[in-house]
Amino acid sequence: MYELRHLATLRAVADEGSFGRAATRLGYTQSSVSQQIAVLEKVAGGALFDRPGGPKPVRLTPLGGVLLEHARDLLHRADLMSDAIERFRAGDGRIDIGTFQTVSNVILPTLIRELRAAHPTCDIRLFEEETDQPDLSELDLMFFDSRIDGTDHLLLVKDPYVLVTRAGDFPQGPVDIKELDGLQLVAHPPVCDQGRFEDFLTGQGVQPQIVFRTSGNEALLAMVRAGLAAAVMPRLAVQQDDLEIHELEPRLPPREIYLLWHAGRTPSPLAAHAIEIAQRVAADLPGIS
Amino acid sequence: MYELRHLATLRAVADEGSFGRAATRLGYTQSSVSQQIAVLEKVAGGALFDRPGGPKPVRLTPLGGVLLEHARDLLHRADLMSDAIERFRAGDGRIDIGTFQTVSNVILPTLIRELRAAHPTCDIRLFEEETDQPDLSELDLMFFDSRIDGTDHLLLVKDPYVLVTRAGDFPQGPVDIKELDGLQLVAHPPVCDQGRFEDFLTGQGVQPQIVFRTSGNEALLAMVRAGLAAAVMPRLAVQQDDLEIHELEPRLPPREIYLLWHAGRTPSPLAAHAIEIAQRVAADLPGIS
DNA sequence: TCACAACCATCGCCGTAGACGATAGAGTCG
DNA sequence: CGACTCTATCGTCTACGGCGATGGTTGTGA
Repeated sequence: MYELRHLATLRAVADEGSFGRAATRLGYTQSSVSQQIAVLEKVAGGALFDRPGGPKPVRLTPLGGVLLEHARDLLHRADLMSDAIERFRAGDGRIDIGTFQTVSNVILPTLIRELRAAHPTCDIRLFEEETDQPDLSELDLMFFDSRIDGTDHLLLVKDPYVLVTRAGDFPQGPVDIKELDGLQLVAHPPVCDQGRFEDFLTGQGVQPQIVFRTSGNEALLAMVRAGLAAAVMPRLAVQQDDLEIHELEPRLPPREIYLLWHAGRTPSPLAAHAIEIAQRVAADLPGIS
Repeated sequence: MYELRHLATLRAVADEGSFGRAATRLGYTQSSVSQQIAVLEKVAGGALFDRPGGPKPVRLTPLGGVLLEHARDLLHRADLMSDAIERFRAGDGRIDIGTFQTVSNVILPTLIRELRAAHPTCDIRLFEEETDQPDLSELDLMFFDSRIDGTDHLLLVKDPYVLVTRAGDFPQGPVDIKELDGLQLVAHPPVCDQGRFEDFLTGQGVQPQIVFRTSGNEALLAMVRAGLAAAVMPRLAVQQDDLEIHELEPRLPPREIYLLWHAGRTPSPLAAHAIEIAQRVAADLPGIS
């Protein structure tokens, strides 16, 4: 089998025209170079250099020329490989992140801005699929609103459910959840934490009347603004300031936003950095914990 | 430094999902594979596989994925290299041959036909430059009409000079060289052996009158056919049968056609085969030796 | 023609990379 | 909780490969 070390020696000898000078350049002795070329010649099955003797430079045989041509290519690509590894360890490379709407609006933009600032050539791919059973086997990181078996996790924020109304439709300040009973509301589809939240309300004997469901935050808020109904949704999903936000009393279990990654899998340096950034960004979110 | 052997092991482990099975496939023991991967991980500076333990298959880390991607490419190209060497040793590859007109017409066509028949994918390049000081440093083989210092050689044919006339212009049979004195002739330019031949005539006190010179055999013969003059040229240059060929007496030193190659340089297998074929083809030339 | 210089091949010596076998440790599954 | 299936590691040993020295070959200059 050919080895890269031998091929590097072949190249050096061809470039220098001398076993001795090649040895000097590579930090070997002349006899080592001689042996390495001898090994290569055995593997290749023929002489690679003609040795005229005396001070004349050695010269590639036709066979040596063929081998060198391929060797240069291989060595070049081996260098590219080393570089790629080095860059990857420094945080370059690809990262696949699963996300959902609120995170896409609130945390991800900052995360991506910082990530790209730190690693300008990295390749970030986002996957947004709203489902109860997300598949993170192909993802480096995933934002999700609950933990999943077989994952390590980081709790980023606790995001309380709030009632969103047009200004004046409700008295300012907290709202008792009993008032939600029978109330017309718009809300997210009952998947993920929204489902748990509504189950909890039901458990409390509170049964709102959901007149419209969509996973689009913007659409929900537009409905509120249009006077269709009030909305119950996590506070982070509300970035508007032309609507009133009412906390609910008594306190309900908030939606928890986790950053998940496969347990027992070594994260890429880029993913590790992303986790770190995400933690800091989430901690800086105003007023929620 | 990465070595191909290690990369091959990496690939096998990734394909098999298990150190042990990779070992079996490669003819190693499990502990060897474990060590090789450990070496690679040290060079790469991070884990290449996640080892879940138990019967679960090992799985590439992101770093391992990057390395494997490059490793597959390198290993594939190393295979191509081995194949290329193997083919070259079997006689495939490129051959550069220097030639001149007569040989191009008489010996080369057969040589090339046989060479291509034996090595269908070989790459034959011909260089025809008529000069006294040919440069064969870039050629594998060269046909030439004298020996050159620093070359090995093979004498292919001795090609006597003859007088070529229209039928009836000269009585049939040999012609004494004295008759050439003052005779109007067409001939090759006085390079290579043609120069030596004319010097020899001059030394004999014979001084023809050369009325036209060209290195084109066909043009010379056309002039003879047109009645401009007779021609003196090597017999092999005359492939026509509508003209008369007269031997010269006394016998003059014939043009010798050699096949030359650099002394002390290992020939390519293809060149070696070509030499062998050329020798046989030349020996089969009718009536000349 | 005779050192001399430049260069490669080869030999003996030696250190170590690496293959092997055995065993320990970690994880999964009934 | 044992049985099973993995990998990591340790000790042993071989052999690959580096080094220094030496000898042979070729071209050069006095």
